[in-house]
Amino acid sequence: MSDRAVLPGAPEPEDRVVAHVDMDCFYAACERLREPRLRGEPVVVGMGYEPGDTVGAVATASYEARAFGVESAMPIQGALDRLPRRADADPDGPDAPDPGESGFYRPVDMDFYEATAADVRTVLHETAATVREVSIDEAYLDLTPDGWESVRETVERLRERIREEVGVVASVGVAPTMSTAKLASDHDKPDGCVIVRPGEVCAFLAPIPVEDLHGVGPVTARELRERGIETAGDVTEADPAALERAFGERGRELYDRARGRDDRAVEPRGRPKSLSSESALEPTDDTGTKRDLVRSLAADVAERARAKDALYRTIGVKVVRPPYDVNTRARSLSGPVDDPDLVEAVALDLLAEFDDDAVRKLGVRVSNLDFTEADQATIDGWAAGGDGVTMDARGELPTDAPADAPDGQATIEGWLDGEDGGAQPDGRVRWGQTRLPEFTDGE
DNA sequence: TCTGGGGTCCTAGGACCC
DNA sequence: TCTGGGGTCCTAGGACCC
Repeated sequence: MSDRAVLPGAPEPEDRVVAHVDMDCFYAACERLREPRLRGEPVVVGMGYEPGDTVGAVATASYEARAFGVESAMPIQGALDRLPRRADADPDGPDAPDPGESGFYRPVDMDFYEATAADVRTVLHETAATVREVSIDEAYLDLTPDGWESVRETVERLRERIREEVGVVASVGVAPTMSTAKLASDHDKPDGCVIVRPGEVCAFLAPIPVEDLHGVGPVTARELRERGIETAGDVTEADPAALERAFGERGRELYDRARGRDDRAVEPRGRPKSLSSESALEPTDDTGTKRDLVRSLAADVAERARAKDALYRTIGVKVVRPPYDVNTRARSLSGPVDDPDLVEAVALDLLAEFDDDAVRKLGVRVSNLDFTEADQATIDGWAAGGDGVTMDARGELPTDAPADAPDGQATIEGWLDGEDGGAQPDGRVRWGQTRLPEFTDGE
């Protein structure tokens, strides 16, 4: 059906040298950094978890904890069943479990992990000119300018600096493409360093099980196995058209990546596309409880948007009903705003549809973000005088009716046209270039 | 093991426009 | 008006990642 000719002039993937840097058990490593007695002990870092609590899930388990069967994303209760909590207050008390069969539980402390990650980033940026930070504990480096000859020394030096200057351990994979580099960093964890040179890619990939490939989750893995496809090598022998029919664009991507084809260049990440805040709760249908939580989530997300200088044009909620029924509702405004009161009002209005339902989790999200420099006063004036005030009385908001706020609209347009966004006044963060997101990279 | 929190991207249908 | 086709925007859901 679709013949995919290689674009003339496209960069040869072989020319690239990409490193993927992945911190080992990053949150647990951070906890050990400030609490050295945790070294060598099973450590579980729990999310949505307070000391003494049994709700929440495992964010990171140290390898010692994994030996007990504790895994990432497992409910805290499941972890406690496998690995009891060591009594912090009285290790010698009568209730203390056997120290050899118990572990330390700590709540997530993002501020501290962020600070540690910033130290790691410093080393990364001193190693390569182009760095793509994927998450708090993961990044790609473009080592192409250095070439293949000295790559082993470069990468070992990087790992040594992270270990000595920050105090955490990184696994690194190097390959001619991003997708293979990621698999390489995973290959010898923890404390691994795997270099896959251009001629070795196919042999390296062939035995990797499909569920280890990036973009293959439980659903796709099961469907692939039903087709008798169990490894990356099997994928390369499958019919690409059939994969594309079954999995859409991801099928083609899977086929390419399994044979080491990946034209993506390492590029810094752009700005965020959405911001959200969500929280689980003991299932309840109490309207007051639900509304209170949504109010606090709305305030949180609005505050974070403001801190990032992000205006938003779409406000949404997420409502999870037991057992696990995920619902989302969203409403777009006629122009981008920074207005915490409006976030709350819209979120509560969208929540109303679920007034009679028990919920186990609630979330608030803003999207359609706009980072153009804002004239706060103008925007606030528009929003407060427009939708925000009248909405509760009507019980609804216009979805896409700019006529609802005619002079507000004029204000918005005038502001958008008058302000030539793009300047980075405080130079705090270098967000790549200021360009509009109309540029979508062809995968 | 029935499920935490913050994200991204893709798909599909409907409204609306020309 | 019962009718073409292309394009864009919006909403909702789902798979996936860390």
